[in-house]
Amino acid sequence: MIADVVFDLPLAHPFSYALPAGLVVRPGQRVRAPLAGRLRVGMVVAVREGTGDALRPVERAVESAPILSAAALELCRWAAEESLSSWGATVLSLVPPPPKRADLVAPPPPAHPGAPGVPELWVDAGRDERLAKMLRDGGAALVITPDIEAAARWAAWVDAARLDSGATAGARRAAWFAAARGRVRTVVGTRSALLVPLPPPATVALVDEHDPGHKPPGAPRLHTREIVMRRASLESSRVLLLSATPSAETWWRCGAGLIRRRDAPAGPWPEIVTADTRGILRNHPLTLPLTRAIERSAREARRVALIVSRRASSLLCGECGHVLRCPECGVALAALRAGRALRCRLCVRTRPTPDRCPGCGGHRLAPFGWDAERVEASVRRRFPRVAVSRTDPRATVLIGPASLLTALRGEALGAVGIVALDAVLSAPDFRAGERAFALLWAAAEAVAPAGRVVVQTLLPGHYAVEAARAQARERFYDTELEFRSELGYPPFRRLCLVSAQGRSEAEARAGRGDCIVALAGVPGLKLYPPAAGPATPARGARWHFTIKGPPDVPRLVAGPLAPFLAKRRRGAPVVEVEVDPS
DNA sequence: AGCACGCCGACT
DNA sequence: GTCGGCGTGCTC
Repeated sequence: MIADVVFDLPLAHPFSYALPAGLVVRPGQRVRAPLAGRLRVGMVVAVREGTGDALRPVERAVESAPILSAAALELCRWAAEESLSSWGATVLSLVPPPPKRADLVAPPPPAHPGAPGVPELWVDAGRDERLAKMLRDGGAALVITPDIEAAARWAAWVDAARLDSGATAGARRAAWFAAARGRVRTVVGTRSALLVPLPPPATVALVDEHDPGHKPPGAPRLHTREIVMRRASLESSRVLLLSATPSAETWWRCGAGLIRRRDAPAGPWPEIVTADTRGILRNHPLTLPLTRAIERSAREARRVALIVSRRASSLLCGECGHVLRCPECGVALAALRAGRALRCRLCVRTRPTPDRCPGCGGHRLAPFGWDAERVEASVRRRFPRVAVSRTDPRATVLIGPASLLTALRGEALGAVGIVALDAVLSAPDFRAGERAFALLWAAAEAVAPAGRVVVQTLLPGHYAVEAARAQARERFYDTELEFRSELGYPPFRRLCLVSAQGRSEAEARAGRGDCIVALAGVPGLKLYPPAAGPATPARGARWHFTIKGPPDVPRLVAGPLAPFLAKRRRGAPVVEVEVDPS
């Protein structure tokens, strides 16, 4: 018999091996086999008749039985094609760490095809508690969190076994096989837990669906949400997407009937106050309303969270609040450190920084922003007797990124201050509005019912602010989807980022040109003008360009770009494609 | 991705 | 005279 095996390599095709007499393996089983002079762990994707005389033999099986079903293998193949990455890299990123010695395990439960249900979206304030309760008295379930910290919190909360890399390799393996045999009801993990076999009827819950942690760099190079939904439709498990502020894509799918939104009556809602920062943030990060809110909270012995953004990279008019945007793409332009230039992250066009604001003619155009360190120092000076910290979770005034609100979930804060919402709103990202809305909503949930949110911004009339203040999700998504539709962003169009990195400027430019020529004839694609991109290694040059296309854009570009992706040829740059860049 | 094989500089 | 740089090519 011959086994076809895929490895964690950027190579699409499987490798064939002879199966020694007595060694029986099946698709979905891991094996160790010689490849390029070393023994490597790969995944069997097919077993077929044949002697395989000319082939090298599989050394041994890693586990005594398959760890993935045929459906899971197919799911990975689909995800790999969809993200222009390899089957092997995708599969091997979604299985538990291999054991030191051959391990005796039970095979996964048999496939259970049935009528797939409609995925549900839970947006109400009680969503997490309801899921926790359901998990405590329900059947087999998998909870997927955006990061390891959230996995740890959920595992402790619902008393579940962990599948993410925050647990030891042994514990992860134990959790995987216990879940497959129905020995534990609930397992928690990050995206690496996506394929854990669950006896039917199973539930897969995606926590904080809007969180960018659900699409980190690296395999599987597809959004976790997409893989979860595809898995559920193949095995008819129940899907729950949890988020107070879902992605615009998910909200749109609700409107299209692809996801059922579970609404709940609006609960109590805190006051969201905006504080105009014109001329203030340059010298001091706290406006009067925010100072008062901190004072009041400290007096009442309640805690305050001040949310800061990591970096402010856009250019803002200090007089009218105008953010410099790309006229082609509508996203804010990033201020480049070196040289006085602005760049659009999407179309990558670079233009010189104007001397005056295109909006009002004012001359106070400046990058701005307060990082956590500067804010901490400033708050300490203003409140010398209050415990202020970026690191101590017991401090009265906590300063940190938006993830602070997630970490503090469950504790009603006295106030949340958004130090500079404009840093989020003007981020060079078409999701800026969505991110700002999510932050404001999370702040409101964190202070509900009796606290107060203070938003420092030059744009108090922004639709994300107004919708959050009014506790009106529909209002936000209606506006956001209109914007996405007009400018051709997801969910209406899909983006791809193609980059060519060469050892020289000329080589990178030539590679970029070859890609553009190859894609030129494909109907339905819009290619944005290429520009120099961030060259990652020490030397070399990178050019990249964005493609906008229909939902099947991966398939449309895969063919034309295949020759550039497949092999590194002499004098040719390394070409990479990122599908659905965020 | 590794890792090997393959032709040109400074050292035991 | 070798040791070794990493350039390109293959891995069942």
